Amino acid sequence: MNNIYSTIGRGPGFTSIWDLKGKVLVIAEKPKAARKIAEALSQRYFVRNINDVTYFEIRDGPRQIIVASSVGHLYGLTTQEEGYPVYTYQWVPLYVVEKKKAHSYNYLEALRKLCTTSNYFVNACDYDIEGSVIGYLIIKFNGDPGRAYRAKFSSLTLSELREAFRRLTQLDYEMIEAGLCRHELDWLWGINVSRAIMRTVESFSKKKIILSAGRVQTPTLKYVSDIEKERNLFIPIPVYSVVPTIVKDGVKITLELINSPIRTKKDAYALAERIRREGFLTVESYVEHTTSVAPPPPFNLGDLQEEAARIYGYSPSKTQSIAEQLYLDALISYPRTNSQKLPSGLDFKSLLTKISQISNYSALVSDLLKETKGYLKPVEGDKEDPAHPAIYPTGVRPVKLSSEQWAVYDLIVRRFLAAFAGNAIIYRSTAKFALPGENIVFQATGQGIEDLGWYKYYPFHKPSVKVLPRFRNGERVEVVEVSVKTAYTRPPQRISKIGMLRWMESVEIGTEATRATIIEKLFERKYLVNTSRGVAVTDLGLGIVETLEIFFPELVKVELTRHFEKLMNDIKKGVVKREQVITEARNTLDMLIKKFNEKKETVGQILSSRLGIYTPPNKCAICNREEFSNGLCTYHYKANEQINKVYEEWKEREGVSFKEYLERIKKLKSTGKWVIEVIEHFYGGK
DNA sequence: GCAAGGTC
Repeated sequence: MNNIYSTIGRGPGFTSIWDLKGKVLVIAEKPKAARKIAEALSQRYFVRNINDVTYFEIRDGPRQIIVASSVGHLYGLTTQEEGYPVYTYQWVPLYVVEKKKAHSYNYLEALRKLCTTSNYFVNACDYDIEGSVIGYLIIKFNGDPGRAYRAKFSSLTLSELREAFRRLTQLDYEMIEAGLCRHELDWLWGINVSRAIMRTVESFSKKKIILSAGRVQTPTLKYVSDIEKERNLFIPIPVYSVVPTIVKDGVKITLELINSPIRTKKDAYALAERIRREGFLTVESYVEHTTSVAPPPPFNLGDLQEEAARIYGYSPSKTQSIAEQLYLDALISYPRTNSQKLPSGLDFKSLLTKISQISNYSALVSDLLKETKGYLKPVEGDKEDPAHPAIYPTGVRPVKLSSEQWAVYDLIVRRFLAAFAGNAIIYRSTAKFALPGENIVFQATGQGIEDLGWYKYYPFHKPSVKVLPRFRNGERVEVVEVSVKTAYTRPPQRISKIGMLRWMESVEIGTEATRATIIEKLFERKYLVNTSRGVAVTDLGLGIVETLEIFFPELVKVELTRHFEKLMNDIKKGVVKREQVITEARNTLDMLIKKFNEKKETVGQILSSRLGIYTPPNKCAICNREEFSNGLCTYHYKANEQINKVYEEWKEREGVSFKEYLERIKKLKSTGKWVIEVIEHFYGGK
């Protein structure tokens, strides 16, 4: 019997799986992908079990195809050596090196047994460098790379999978080498620098404290640390505004001064007085317009994490683990994706029909089908992902979800529905007012919803309604009140975990699968702590950044990732060999570690003092940090400079004495911590 | 024990 899929689409340089004789073992990256592959290869496959692990068997005459799966990486790098620098490492099964990896034992054992009886091997993991490494290491340690092939597909649709298995290539050694190299580089930098800083603390203070540094975590820490320092050194500056209240049709409206020319308090009061004397303003323009707001694209993981944070206050890692659970329950598609596009082959009509069976959504889906008249074309975003589409509901009916699982599931369903809905029409009006004879403009705005559009399905962005009466150009409006408002410039806000994740995305470090975990790791190390207003950096976190900036500046910068990427590309192109790259990295590290070791004592002292386990003899008069200059640490020294510098602004704007200035800024909420500490220390009074 | 990467 000839398989119905076996005869079409072969080409030169390619091998069809159907031409391989004997037993062929196909290795997928994850269980769900294995099932899809089995479905694509045959309409009749047997479901089998080994070591509690499911795999699939296809029999077709003399052919036997086994489709089994990995669960991500089954091997990891490790070393037997202690201390640093360390440059020798081996690949070993993950369950050996990492605790809590027992499940990976079962999968590896199953693959090992299947490998021993197979004649050919196909690496059918995701088509990226990690997938190339995952499949390669399994075949290398349990099978035979000389009898192995690579299947290349970028989506799990049946037609693409069938095509991929008719066009197998040799193992993709360029990708494998690039992937192995990425692992080794991250390991070399991460393990060596982590050990270096841990060991200095240990030899200085005899305390074993876990510290770490890495290509992704350290630049992220540096980013938050910059915000922390700016906030702690911040001194607000007063800015003034004049706020007239007018009356129109019996309604009081307060106006906003735009393009304020006011610099000093005196100016502000003079302008207020001038308006009071005038008693009215003239309408300079009145404009009404509508804008059309398109639905947001379907969710990728970052967008989902952002919305769950904004609407429910969930941390990115919480949202991610909820989404993973929903995926394992088959309620949603694969969540670790960057794509904002739905799969083109998806039957939207039948999926919506399935969703309409879920009582919460019956009415919404019925409205959507009416509104679209069955024309179902979703909006999509620009972001793409080579391996997965955007997150969408599968139509499987949820049972027994917790309230938090429901919340995330609901966001995903509604965002999916909204993608098919029409634009929302928002109505806005703006009135501008002038003071006769002056180049000064005040403004009032109104806003309303003319057509709900997609907000009906995804109401979490719905704009608020603000009524503004109609004005005529040239109309004189009576001013009933004028006040002078003093506001203060604001420091950068404390960042949130989702803000950190968004930043990591924007500079392209980490991946969908790892960003949330790496953020949590910074908290675990006590480099960061949560406050009610967002993430704060601890003294230890600041100290780690300072130290690494001096001794391992590469590791603090986002550019190290760009550099690695370039090296990976060169390896893929065959311009450079993995061994060369590793030798170079080793030489760089060797040199940096030598310089670091010369200052081991100092670094150990600095980090120990930041850990609060040591008080330096020349310490800052205010805190426990080492002295930098004039009896102060760098931070309090800078705060003192800042106090003197910003006083010039205050003197001009408020006309206050230095003493008054200090009293005023001490009371302001956004004045930085280090500034307050300096004021209390030098200028007295708690 | 230390990284970042996959997935359960």
